[in-house]
Amino acid sequence: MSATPRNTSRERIEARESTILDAAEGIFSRSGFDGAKISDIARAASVAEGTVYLYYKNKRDLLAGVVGRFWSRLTQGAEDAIDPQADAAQQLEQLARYHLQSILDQFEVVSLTYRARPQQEQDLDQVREYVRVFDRIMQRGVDRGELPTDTPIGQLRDVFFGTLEFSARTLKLRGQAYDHSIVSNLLSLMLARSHGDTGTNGANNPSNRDLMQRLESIQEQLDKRGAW
Amino acid sequence: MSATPRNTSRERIEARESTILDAAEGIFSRSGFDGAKISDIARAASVAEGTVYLYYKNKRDLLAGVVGRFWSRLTQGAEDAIDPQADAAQQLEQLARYHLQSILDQFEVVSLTYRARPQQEQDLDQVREYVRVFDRIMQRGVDRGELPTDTPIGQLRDVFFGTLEFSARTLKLRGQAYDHSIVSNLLSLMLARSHGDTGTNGANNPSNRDLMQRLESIQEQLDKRGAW
DNA sequence: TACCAAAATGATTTTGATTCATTTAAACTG
DNA sequence: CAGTTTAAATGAATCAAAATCATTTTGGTA
Repeated sequence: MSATPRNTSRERIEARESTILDAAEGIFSRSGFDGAKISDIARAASVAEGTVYLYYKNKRDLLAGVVGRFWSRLTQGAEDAIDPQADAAQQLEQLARYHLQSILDQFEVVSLTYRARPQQEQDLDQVREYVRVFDRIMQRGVDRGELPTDTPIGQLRDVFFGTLEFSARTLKLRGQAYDHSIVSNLLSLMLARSHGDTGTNGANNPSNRDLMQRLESIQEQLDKRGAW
Repeated sequence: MSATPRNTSRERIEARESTILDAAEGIFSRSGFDGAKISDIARAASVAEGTVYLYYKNKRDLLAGVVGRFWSRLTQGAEDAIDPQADAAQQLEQLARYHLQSILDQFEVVSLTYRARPQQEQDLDQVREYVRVFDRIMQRGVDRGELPTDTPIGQLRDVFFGTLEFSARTLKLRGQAYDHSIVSNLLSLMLARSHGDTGTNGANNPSNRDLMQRLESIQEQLDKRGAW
């Protein structure tokens, strides 16, 4: 009885699936979802068109495969990038750097994520898994007393990933590269102990420094006007 | 000489274009970009299929039209929602609330934005225009001394919109409604003075306050001349 | 009323995803 | 091994839907 699965066969099949995914990732990244033709992908994978449909139900599904693998790899990479010894703030910075760098490097694939399934992202729990890396860092920070007990992890998660992703878009749009200050500014925002201050009352008690900034600002405006 | 354009005609045409956009918005929102058929949209607009192509080069362009109008309307709404008298912090809160509420209400259209054009968003400068509402609030805040001169407006913009958008996604994903705490947490993050600077002259200083009032009056005079 | 140009139409063409009857290769059997 | 069965692969054929375009309709103008 063939209780022993033919290893060679399974390997061959997995290799082929991987080849198709590689091809799809390349073509999708280059041409976008709509621009990519199954025939192109099949050719790039040295496979007949029909074969693609043996592995993926349809084009959408194929995209989900590409995107899922991307996030899955990202999770692995993130776990490698984080020092288990470090404290929450350090780990968060490591994750932020890794994340920003990764989504800049593979911006096209990230963009494809939103094409995968806007609402029903059942098949995109690889994203959810990735996000858990963040949650774990934060939870551990709270447990160890490095972060306040009432830290709103869920909300900070959206701050963290939202900011990094929009920052990446901005950088790409302007053709700029990784910017270190983004991560440090984000972290100081997130980790600043907010002791109930609204931030606005600073104007009520102007310091010399505030006054100096104010003067400089007005000076700049005057300069601009003079130049015109 | 028909230097006078036949108004009736132009109106009719604009009305038709608007009808097509309405139909497209409805169908796209309901069925998503791929699910929407031009024939459905044409039927919903009581127009022949070919007519759609008279107004929009292709399906993609039609989507860009829908999305562009959405952001354009959002800009108007935002300007109405903001009290010109209020200070930067208040205006920011008004914008944040308006923004979060709007993208929750019209989540499907917002999602379509990412399908419009991932990279080349030349046609999406309506988004850029919308974003300027934020920039203007911040710049005014800096000019009036309500915010530090070195406020990194560009980076905070990504914090602001990135956080709100990801928060909206999270809420939608969980089937939850508008959450007030998101806005207040975001604002306290953004406006918290990160540098606990000037320990030496933290005391309330009346003469500084006088100086600041002087500066304010100078600022107002500058503002009256129309800055930008 | 006759004419012209703009606007609209929808049948036809084109494109590209998906299917499926057929072929090829692999695995198993005695 | 040759023979048989099952799995995998193929690509021509089908089908759906976007896009085109020759034709018709409409509205304004003389």
